Amino acid sequence: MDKEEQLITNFRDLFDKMVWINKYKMEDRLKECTPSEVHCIESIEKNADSNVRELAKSLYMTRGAISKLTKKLMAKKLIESYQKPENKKEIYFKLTPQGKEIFKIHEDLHKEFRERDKVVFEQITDEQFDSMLYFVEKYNSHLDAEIKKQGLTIN
Amino acid sequence: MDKEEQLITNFRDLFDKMVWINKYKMEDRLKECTPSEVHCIESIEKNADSNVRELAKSLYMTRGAISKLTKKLMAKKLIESYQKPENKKEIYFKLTPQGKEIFKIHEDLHKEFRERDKVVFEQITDEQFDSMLYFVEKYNSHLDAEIKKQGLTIN
DNA sequence: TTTATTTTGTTGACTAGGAAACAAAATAAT
DNA sequence: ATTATTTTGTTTCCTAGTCAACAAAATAAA
Repeated sequence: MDKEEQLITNFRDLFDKMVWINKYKMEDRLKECTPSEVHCIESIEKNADSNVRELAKSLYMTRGAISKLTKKLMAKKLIESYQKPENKKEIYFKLTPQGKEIFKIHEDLHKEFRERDKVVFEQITDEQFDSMLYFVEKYNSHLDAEIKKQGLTIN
Repeated sequence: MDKEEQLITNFRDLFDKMVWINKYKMEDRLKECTPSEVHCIESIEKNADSNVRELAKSLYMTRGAISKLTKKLMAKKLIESYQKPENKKEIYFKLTPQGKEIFKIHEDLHKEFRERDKVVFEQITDEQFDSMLYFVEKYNSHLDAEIKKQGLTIN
């Protein structure tokens, strides 16, 4: 296995591991929500005017899944939907006060995780940090271009 | 959002995106297998003497899921199980010749993906590359220690 | 304007995977 | 040696998410 593959493989493993280890605390602290519900709440709060399609795109899920997920979140009164006067088809979502509480708890948890992992970040220099950020951004935009080139869309 | 969070968020997005974009080609080229079946085949080939428990650990799945997955792969004659004479409980797996073909196709696909993403890697120096590798390894072992500390196990 | 096409969200059938209860084998304790 | 505990794999029930067909609205084409 060459170095590039090593890097990607190790990153994949790192992320799987991170999701897995964080899952426990998440579920303990946010009993009323599944991880993907929390993820959805996060996305709604961070991106203004998210509709089903936008959420599907940002969560890499199908519209069908988002449709069901948002229904559940509405039943739990964590989000609410609204429409724009000029469009009777698109459905947008925003958090209710209870939803914002969940969002807050989630944010706090992330702070905890960052605190837990602080030592790792302390070991690298600012330059290394910035070059990683640069790399990820480059890679992201490369894949965005590739997605466009291949004409891939959600559904 | 501070820089550390930015990095993690961007990496998460990058990986979601990568999985998603690669999925199409995978499914096109490997019609007879789902992504997780391929992932399982990959793990069996790369780690000698994998049993249900080992596979669960390396794929971050439950033993139940692996039990079902390996049954499917056996029905498709892509893997076969064996036991060791001294142990009548543990079940190990290895690839059949057909399974190795799948593995090979998967490897080739990864070469293609690497080729596709070559430009991104060309833009970074060897030092940057090595420091990223170092970072990921540090992060991985940090989480391993954390997992141990918290006493987390598969199931 | 009228008609055709595309976009957007929803629904139902289906599948993958998790949780928990379980049986069998292995290991530890006595 | 016998009994208790732990490990390993399996099975059943259940939920989350995909896929594909669909309806309604919006947009494009005529």
